[in-house]
Amino acid sequence: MTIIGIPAGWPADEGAARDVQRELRERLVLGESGPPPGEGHVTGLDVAYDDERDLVAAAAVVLDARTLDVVEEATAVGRVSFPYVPGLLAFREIPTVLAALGALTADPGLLVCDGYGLAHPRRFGLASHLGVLTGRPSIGVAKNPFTFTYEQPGDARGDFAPLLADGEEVGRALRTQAGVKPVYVSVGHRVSLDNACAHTLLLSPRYRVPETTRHADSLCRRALKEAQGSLGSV
DNA sequence: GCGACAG
DNA sequence: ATCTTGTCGC
Repeated sequence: MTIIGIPAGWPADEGAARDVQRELRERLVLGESGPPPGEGHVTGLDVAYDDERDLVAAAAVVLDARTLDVVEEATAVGRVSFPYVPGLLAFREIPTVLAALGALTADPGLLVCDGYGLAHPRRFGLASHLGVLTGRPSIGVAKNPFTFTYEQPGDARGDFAPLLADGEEVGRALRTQAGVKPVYVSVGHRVSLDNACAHTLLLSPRYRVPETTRHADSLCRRALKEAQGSLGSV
């Protein structure tokens, strides 16, 4: 586990964060198809919080995209540097997530984030921030709808319905398991929406949520508990 | 102006 | 995200 400080120049308030978001948005690359689904590596990212103790733990788990076997894991623990503000989630998660990513030795391949990319009020969510900041292809797979309306997709695995904003398809509600609530997929950086959905389906052979997120979720929770333990409990 | 709103 | 018991099911 690596322990981090907050990066110099990282926005500390909402106004500064919106400025940074706008600047990063200009470096967003759309229109690339991205890595072929089922090949190379895919990396799941997730974060757990203890606001009481001002602790945040992030995990990055690299999987073999074909077998879904774990290739490498890394974690990082830091201080909470930003409150949860809808639309600015990235600023709460990114410092620690980047530290965990930086601790990896394997090629991360496609970054699979917990949250949205293009499907965001300003078309630039967490997955897009992480893609742009690392230069890597990224997608967002969220467990809850944000501010988008959509038709219910069909009941079969693979059925989907567009998430619409201003008449544009900014993401998809994608059924990864028959008869189970869909996940919400959007493009982060340098990946097409079709491929983002194809990746998501391949990563979810058995459960609603992709294996990448499942691994990252359990790992960051463990990392948080370790950090809590090493600080003593009340 | 007020409410809703990824994690 | 997080707070939380039991419970149904493979």
